[in-house]
Amino acid sequence: MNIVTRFPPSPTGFLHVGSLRTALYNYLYARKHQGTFIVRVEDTDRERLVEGAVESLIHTLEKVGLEYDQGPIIKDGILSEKGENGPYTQSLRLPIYQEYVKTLLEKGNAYYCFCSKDRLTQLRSTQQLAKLPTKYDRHCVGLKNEEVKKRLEAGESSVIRLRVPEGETTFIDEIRGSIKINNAEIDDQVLMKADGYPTYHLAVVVDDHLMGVTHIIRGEEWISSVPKHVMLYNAFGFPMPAFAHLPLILNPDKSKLSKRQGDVGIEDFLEKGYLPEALVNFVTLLGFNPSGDREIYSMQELIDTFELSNVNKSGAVFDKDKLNWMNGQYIRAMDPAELYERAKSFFGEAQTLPESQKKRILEVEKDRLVMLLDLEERVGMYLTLPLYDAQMLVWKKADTQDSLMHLGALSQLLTGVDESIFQDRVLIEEVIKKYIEEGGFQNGNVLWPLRATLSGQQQSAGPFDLLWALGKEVALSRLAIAIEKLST
RNA sequence: GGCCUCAUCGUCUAACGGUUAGGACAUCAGGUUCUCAUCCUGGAAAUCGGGGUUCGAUUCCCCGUGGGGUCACCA
Repeated sequence: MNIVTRFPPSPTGFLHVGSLRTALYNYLYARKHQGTFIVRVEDTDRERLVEGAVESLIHTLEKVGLEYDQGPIIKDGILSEKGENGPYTQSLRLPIYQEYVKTLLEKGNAYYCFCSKDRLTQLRSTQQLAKLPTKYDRHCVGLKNEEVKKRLEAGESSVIRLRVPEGETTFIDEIRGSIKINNAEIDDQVLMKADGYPTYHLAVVVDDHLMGVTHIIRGEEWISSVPKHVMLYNAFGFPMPAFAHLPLILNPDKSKLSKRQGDVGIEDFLEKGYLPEALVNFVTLLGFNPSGDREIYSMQELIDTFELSNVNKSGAVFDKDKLNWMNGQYIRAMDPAELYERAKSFFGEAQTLPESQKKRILEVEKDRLVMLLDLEERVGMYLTLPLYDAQMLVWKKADTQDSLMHLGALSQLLTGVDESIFQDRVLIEEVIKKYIEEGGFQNGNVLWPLRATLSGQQQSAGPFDLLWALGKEVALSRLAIAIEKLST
């Protein structure tokens, strides 16, 4: 069993959320059934080529953990490929399409068309005005062989069209069941463009067959062109693959997910510090459910539970709130060392702090992160004490004198404490708690001013965490600043 | 507009003829707490409408309605 996932070099050069989900389902299905997973670059539209898009795609697939058996790869810094069914880039397969379209021509399943683009647009507009379906009028279908030959030799621009037979076309969609379409509805689709490149329809059928693809899993937007593909399979005498059309991913207003309404590029999310695991988990569950109450799944668990029969039929709105939640779950559950590796590059201006301190900061702040990029703004107060008003140091149930008294005492207490205590959050807490207990104080009277002193902020992590992440020296200097502020 | 297709809380979904229609996100209310966040507990919130079939319909059928897709020398 072979499964292929196809990638046009997208206009942005980025991998779309919808494309990722399609790729993921292809991948899950292939792995579940021990099939071969192939990546193919569909770049037959020369006008939309984007420099570096393929490289970017390869990198993104690697980051999200989609390993493929065949397809383009980067080897020693240059674009290459692996697998015995190549090339995997359609623009490199032109002679193959030429050959196959020739047999179509010979069998009478396709014909040359010399109609100008002007004529076609005019045709369309008159059809539209008359409220007729817009279709090619088969103007060139009856052209004699000699005339075709003559015009071709004269260098006239031409395309090759599929000759749609009469009758109706039925196919089975693995997700939706049987779908029947009257052939009269189907246009004589262009198969080979004037520039010598095939259209998607020709290329996909030829390549899928040559690459032994048995299951075609793609987005729902393709469903209406399946009959054309079925006709081609029949015309070529290729065995029919299984089709499965996935529901669309939608904007909050239920339209097809688009750039206009927010980020849709996987790279955008990766750059913001969404974890690949969370992205994969979330995107997979958009339209598929393993049929339980669980929400968090590893890639392997997704592979094990994946079934096309559990894929939903209706489109799913991309709910960023839920993605945010899920990303937070992954951040909090991740091993600290691993998390630090992922978060390393998100420290912004605090990048200069020693690594040991950055690790502590991450530990202290991770409960407050939606995405790793949030670190950048949270980390500033560890580097430099924010400006703040002295009044902030006073707890709502206390007064200035009380705060001043505690801060002074704490300053003395911490000065005398051994450096080693600062290596352990629990020990630090014990020291402070002991002070509170022995003095018979209220937690708030002591902890609020301490925390505010250390963070310079109304809201922050707790005082024990801050002492641990800031270290003895910085803590004491911030204490001194606070005392100074309150005294004047 | 033609054709295709879809329809359970605001959102993602579970329930493949019999449930007080379940879970999660978001939301609201409590709790833990020095603040924020995390975490815990609880609440509100849905079967698009109308006909059938059936002892019984979220579930099967039909008709509406609504949404989406597609109608290119783009994929």
